[in-house]
Amino acid sequence: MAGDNPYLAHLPPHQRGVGPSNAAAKEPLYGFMPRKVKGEQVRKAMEQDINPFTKQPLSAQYKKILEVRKKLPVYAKMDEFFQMFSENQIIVMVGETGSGKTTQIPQFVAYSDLPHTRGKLVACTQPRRVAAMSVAKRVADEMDVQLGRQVGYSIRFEDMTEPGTTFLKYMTDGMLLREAMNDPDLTRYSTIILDEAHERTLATDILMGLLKSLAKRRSDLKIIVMSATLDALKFQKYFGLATDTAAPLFKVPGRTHPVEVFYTQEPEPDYVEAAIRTVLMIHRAEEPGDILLFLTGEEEIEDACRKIKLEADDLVNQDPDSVGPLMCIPLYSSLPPSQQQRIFDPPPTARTPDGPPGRKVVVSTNIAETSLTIDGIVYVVDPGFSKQKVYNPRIRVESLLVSPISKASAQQRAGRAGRTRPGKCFRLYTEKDFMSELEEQTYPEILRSNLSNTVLELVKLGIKDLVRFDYVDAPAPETLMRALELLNYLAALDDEGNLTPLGAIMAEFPLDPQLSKLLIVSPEFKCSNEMLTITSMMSVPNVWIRPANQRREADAAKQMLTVPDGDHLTLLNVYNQYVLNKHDKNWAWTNYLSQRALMQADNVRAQLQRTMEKFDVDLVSLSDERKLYINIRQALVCGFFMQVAHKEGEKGNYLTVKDNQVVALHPSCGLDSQPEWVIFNEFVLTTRPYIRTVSDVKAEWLLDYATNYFDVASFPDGETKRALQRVVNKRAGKAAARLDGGSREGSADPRDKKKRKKQ
DNA sequence: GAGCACTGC
Repeated sequence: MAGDNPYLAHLPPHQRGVGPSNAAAKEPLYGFMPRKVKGEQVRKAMEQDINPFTKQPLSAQYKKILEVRKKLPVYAKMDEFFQMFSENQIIVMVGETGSGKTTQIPQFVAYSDLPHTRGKLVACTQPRRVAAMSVAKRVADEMDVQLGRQVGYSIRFEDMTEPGTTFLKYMTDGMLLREAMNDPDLTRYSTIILDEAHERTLATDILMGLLKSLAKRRSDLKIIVMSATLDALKFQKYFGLATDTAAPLFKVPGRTHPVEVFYTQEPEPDYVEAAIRTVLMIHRAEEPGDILLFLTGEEEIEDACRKIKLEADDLVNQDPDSVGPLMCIPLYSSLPPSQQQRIFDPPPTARTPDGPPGRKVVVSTNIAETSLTIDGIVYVVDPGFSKQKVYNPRIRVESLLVSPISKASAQQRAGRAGRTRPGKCFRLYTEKDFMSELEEQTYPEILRSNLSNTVLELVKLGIKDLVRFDYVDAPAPETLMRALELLNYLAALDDEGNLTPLGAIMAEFPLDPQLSKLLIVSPEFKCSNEMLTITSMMSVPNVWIRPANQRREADAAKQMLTVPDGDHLTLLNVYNQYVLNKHDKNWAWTNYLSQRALMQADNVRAQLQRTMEKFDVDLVSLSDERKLYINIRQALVCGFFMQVAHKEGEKGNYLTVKDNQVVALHPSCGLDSQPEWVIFNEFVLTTRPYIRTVSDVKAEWLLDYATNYFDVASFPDGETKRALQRVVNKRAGKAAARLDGGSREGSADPRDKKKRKKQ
C-alpha cells in the first residue's frame, strides 16, 4: 500500500493515491524503497511518460536521449550496480573512457536514494570547473529538467543550484572541501561520488580521507569513488571498512577504438627533434587523420610549430603530388581562448581537387591530456615528458621540472588517438623504458606540494593529529612540519598546534595563509583596500604579456606602470589604472596586459571583499600616497617575513634569510636599485634560482612586525645575522642615547637617507 | 636578461 512507503508520505493525499493500481498510475516511483531499488524498476520508471522527479510529462527529446543512454556500457550493468549499491556503504568503481559513468551513475544513485523526498542531495565532484558545468548541463537534459533546478552545479564564482529543489549536484572537489570546513559531517548529502579519483588532486585526496572517517560516523552516507584506471585496488583497500577487507569493485568496460602503439628501437637523445621528425614521417606516409603532439611548455611548443611548418612547406614544394598541406596549431593554457579555439578548425583542404589531403597537427602541453578533447585525432606522438610541480620542503620551494610521465599518463595520451576511429600512438622511447622506467601512476599532488594551505584547512576541519591522518598517500613529515611552522609563525596556530581565532578567519579565505594574513592585518596599516587588490593580483596568472616579436614594446609599456619601490606596488598600480580606464580591453591590449587575468583579478577581489566584510575586516585607505606605499610594504612583512632575502656583496646576489639560498632578482623585477633587504612572493628555479615579485623593505620593519621570526639570537651565523645585529645595536644605542638625554634622531633612519623615487 | 604544466577555493 502507498501508505507503507515512507517516501510517498511527503506527497499530498491526491498524489499518494488510494490503492496500488491507482498510485502506480499517478506516482512514477511507486514501490521504490530507498536504497532497495532494483534495475528493473528503474528501467520501467525511465520508460514512463511522466518525469518521476518533477511529475511533468516527459519530452520527445528525453526519449531520444534515453535511446542513446541505453547504449552506454554502464547502462547494461544497471542491475549489478543497484545490487552493489544497496548492499554496501562504499563502492569503488572503474569505468574507462566512454563507459558513461560520469553522467549515468549519479542518476542511478538518485533513483535509489530518492534524495528529493527527504531534502538531501547527491553530489558528484569533478577536478575541473568546465567538467562540472558541462556534465551538469548534459544530465539536466537527460533528466528532462532545467539546469539549476533539480540538477545543478556549484563551482567557485557560480552557484547554479536551487536550495530545496536541487537534488543532484555536480561540483568541483575544492568546493566540496570548502563546504566540509563549515559542515564536517556534510549532512546535506545522502551520497557523495568522487569522480576522476585517479587524478589524485589535492582536494580529492583530502576528501577521500575525510569521507573515510565520516563513513564511520554517518552510517547513512554512501560513497562512490570513481576512477578511470586499473589502480582501483589501492582505493578498494583504502576504503575497506574493516581490517583486511576491501571495498567492492564495480567495473564497467569503456567504449573506445583500438590504438596501436609503436616504440622507438633506441632511446632518442633529443625528444623535440625526434618529435618533429615523427610528425613529418606520419604526414608523408600515413593515412589521413590529424596528429596530436605532446610537448612540455609554451616556448618548446612555439619553437616546434615554427620548425614543423618550415619543414612541411619544404616537403610540399619538393613533392606536391604526394604531400598535402600541413597546418600546425599550438595549444597551452596561457593562450587566449580565441587562439585555443583554433584546435577545432578543420584541417586544410587539398590544394587541387584530386591532390593529397591536408592534415592538422596540434602541438600541446598536458592540457590536451585531460582538460581539452580534440575530435578527429588519429595519431598521437608522445615523447614521454611533461612539466610537473615538485616541492622541496627543505628549502620550501615549489618548482616546475620537466619529468618523465607515468604509464597511466602515457595510456591516457595514447587513448586520445582512438576517440573517433582506430588510431596509432608513436612513443619516442623504448618499450623496455616504458616497462621498467616509468612510474605506474603520476605522483599524487599531495606529495608534490607545499601544504601550508591544506594543513590550515585540515586543522579547521578539526583534524587534531595531522601526521596520523589517514591519507591515501601520506606526505613527507617534513612537508607537514614546514606547514605547521609557517602557520605557527603566522599565529594561525598556537604552540600546541591549535587553531587560533585569527587562523579560523584565515582559513575562510581561498588563499595561501601568507596572503590571508596580509588581508587581516592590513587595516592596522590603513591599507586594506590596497592589500585586497595586491592579494587578488597575486592569485591570478601573470598579467604581463610579452610576445616574442614585441618584447621591447612590451617592456616599455611595463616600465610606464612600474613603481620602483616594489613589484607589489606595481601590481596595485596596474589594477588601479585598469579600473581608472574603465576595464577597457583596448587599454589592456595597448599596455601589453592580459585582459583575461585582469578580469579574473576583479572577480577574485570581489569574492575576497565579501569574505572580509563577513568577518568585519575593515576596508580602509590612506590618502597620503607616500605614507600609504610605506604602510603597504610594512604590512607585506606581516605575511611574508619568511620570504626575505638580504643582499650579499655588489654582484646582485641575495641570500634568503635562514635558508641561505643564493638567489638573484628575477629579470622581470621592477626595482630600480638593489635594496639591502627585500621581500619576495616566489622563488623560481629556472636557469638559476630567482626571486620574483619583489619589494624593498627595511630591517627595522622586520624586527618590528616579525619579531619572533627575526630573533637575532636564533639566526645562523653569517652576513645576514651580522647585518641584523648592526640594526639591533644601532637601535639599542639610540635608545640609550635617548635615555641619556641626547637625541640623534632622524639621521639613524635609513628611510631619510635614501632618495625618494616616485614615478 | 627570463618564461605560466595543469587545476582548485
